[in-house]
Amino acid sequence: MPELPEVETMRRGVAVVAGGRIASIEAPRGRLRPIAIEPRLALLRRRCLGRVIGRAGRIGKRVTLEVEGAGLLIFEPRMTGLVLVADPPSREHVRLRIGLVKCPVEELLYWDRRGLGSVRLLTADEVAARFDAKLGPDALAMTAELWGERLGRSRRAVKVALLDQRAAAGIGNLYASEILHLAGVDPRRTCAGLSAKHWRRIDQAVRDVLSEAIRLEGSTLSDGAYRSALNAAGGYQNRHRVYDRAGLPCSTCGRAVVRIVQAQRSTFFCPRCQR
DNA sequence: CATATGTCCTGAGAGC
DNA sequence: TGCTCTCAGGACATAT
Repeated sequence: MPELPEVETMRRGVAVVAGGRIASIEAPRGRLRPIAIEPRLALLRRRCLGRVIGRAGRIGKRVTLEVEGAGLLIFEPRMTGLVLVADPPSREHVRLRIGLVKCPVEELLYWDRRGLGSVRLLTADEVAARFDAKLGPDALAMTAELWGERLGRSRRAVKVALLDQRAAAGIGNLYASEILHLAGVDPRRTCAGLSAKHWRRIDQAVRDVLSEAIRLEGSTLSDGAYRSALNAAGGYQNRHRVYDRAGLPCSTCGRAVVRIVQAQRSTFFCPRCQR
C-alpha cells in the first residue's frame, strides 16, 4: 500500500533515470488483466520514443517523471504497484518496460501484482485539471492552521478524514493510524470536535511519522508487497506503533492495541493513549 | 454541498 | 493435500 513515504522512496530511487533517453516501451501481456495505460501503447510510444527524461517528482501517492517535450509520465501504484530500476519481485507482474539509453540503468519498470495501478502520460493542462484542482496540499506541506481550515468543520471521524486526499495528499490507511497514535488522538473523534491544540499535535505527528518513515524507506508488510525502486525492503515496519498490532502491547503504555473498522478500513489504536 | 458505499484486482492465509 | 472463502485498501463512480 504505497503511501507518501513509500512513493517518495521510489521517487528518489528512480531519479537516476534523469537525462536518459527513452528507446523502447513494452507492455507485456499474460494471463493477468491489463492495467490502465493512457494513452494507448502506440500513441504513448509515438509521444515518448527518443525523448529525454527530466526530473522525478511526486504528486501525493504518485511518482512522476518529466518527459521533455511530451508531458508528465505518472505512475500511480495504488495497492501493489512499484516503480523499479532493478530486478522485479516477479516477472509475470511487470506491466510496463521502458528501455533507456544514455542512462545509468537500462530499464525502468512498472510492476503491479494486483494491477489496480496505472501509468499515464499527461500534458501540463491535464495534470492541472486532474490533480492540482482536486488534491489538497502535500501532507508534508501542511500546517496546524491548514488542518483546521480544511477539516475543522467536518463531521467525519478524524481517521477517516485524514485519508481524504482532497484535504491533504499522501496519507493512507497505515500512516493515518500511526499519526493519530503519536498525536494521542482517538481515531473515532469527529474533526469538528477537535481543538486547535489537537490539530497542532496532529500536524506535528504527520511530519514526524512521515519523515521518519521516509528516512527508513517506507514500510514493507508481511506480504512483502512494497519494495523501493532498487527492490529493497523498507525499515519502518519495525517501528510501527499500532498498525497491524492488534492484541500486542502499546509501546507507550503496555495496554493491548485495538483494531476497529472505519469506512471499511482497519484502524488500530490504543484506547489508553488516544483520547 | 458533504458524506457514505460499492467496485476494481490478485494472492495470502484461514478453515475444513 | 486441495478446495473455497475472506480479506487487504488506493481512487473513483455512484448513492444518499
